[in-house]
Amino acid sequence: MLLDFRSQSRCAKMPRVSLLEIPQAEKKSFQRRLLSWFSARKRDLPWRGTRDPYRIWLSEIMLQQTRVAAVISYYERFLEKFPTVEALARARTETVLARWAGLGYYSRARNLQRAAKEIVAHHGGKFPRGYEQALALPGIGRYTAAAVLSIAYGEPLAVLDGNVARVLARIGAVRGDLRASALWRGLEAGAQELVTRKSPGDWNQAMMELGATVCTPKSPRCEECPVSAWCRARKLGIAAEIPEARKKRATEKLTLAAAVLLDPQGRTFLLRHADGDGDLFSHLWQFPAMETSAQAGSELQNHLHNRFGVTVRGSTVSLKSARHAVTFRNIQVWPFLMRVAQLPDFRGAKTVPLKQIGGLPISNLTRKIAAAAIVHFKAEGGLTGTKTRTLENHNGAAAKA
DNA sequence: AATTCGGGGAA
DNA sequence: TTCCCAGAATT
Repeated sequence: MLLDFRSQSRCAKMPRVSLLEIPQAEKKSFQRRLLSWFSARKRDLPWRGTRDPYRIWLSEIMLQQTRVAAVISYYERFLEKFPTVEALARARTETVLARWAGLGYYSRARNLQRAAKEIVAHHGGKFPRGYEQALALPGIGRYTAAAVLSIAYGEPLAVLDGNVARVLARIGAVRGDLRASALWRGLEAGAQELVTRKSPGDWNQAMMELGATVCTPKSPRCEECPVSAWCRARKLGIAAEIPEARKKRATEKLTLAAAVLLDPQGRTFLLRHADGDGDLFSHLWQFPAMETSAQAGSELQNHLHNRFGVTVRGSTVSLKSARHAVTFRNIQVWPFLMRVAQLPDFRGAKTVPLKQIGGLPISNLTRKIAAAAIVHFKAEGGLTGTKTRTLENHNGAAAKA
């Protein structure tokens, strides 16, 4: 058996993951099998084939909790705009967020730029080689530090992400909640014992690739697995039961009414922060909105009048509702189109032509609301001659109605 | 140790 | 529909 995950008895409640009983010869053949599988079957991804630490780093940040397929176009478009760490460091945060818009977890983008500034200021513009120095940068945790240093610099540091954790847990037939910190630490130690000194970057990517394409969460393709001979879960017939299902927070329904204000010049009104709810889409522009129990346009009008001094003239048009799921919240938004003579001058707000908001840092929810308004105009023939590319972001991703 | 942050593709 | 993804920061 390659891996032995028995408790190591210092503390019965803190099971230790140990690889102590690995025969050296078996470990080597395990490594050879996986590396040669990776060499033959690895996907051709934009960040492979470079050793530029900036590019490796960028890819790793974008890939945090985000699938490869979703990242590729963002990665390419981001590098187009910010080809070097210096370019990123001197850019406006607004511009950086605009390129990130739609990818989610926006604090990643802000931390990325903060780290870029630090690297330029304190590391001579080069991603630091030391683990502790890397960890000290904003947005870099144990996973990302190990990933960048191993892939870019060949440092023998093992990564542990969701993929690797699943692979190791199945190989060792480890039950329990892998995310529990004690167990996660044990898996990190297990991963570190396996990492190859010669090509740690390839090794790490091979482990993750195996988890992403073969040792998948559901219906693992064990017959295609290059290391199935060492897999304890497969031997026990419990591969599908590992890892244990993660406990999830119950979803909450949230109903919002949002205002698409429109002045005679076709401009609309955006805010940095939602009125009702806190840090959702932090630092992104959004339409003024409020929580409602039902589809209530007049309630929204009152709110706008009290808060921004807006007086809507004429009727408000109820637009097609948009649904959006963010973490545990299930949001339904009722957008209302409201024409005003003049948009309010409000601190922290912005007025911009509705058809140009596609280029701003906005969430996909805001994009959907804008899409509903544009659809309305097209049906009405109100924006003759205007192209509706306005809803696409910089990555060509468009909101789906 | 528990929570929170986005969004979408696959099952 | 549900799940979970090349996680990190905050509390």
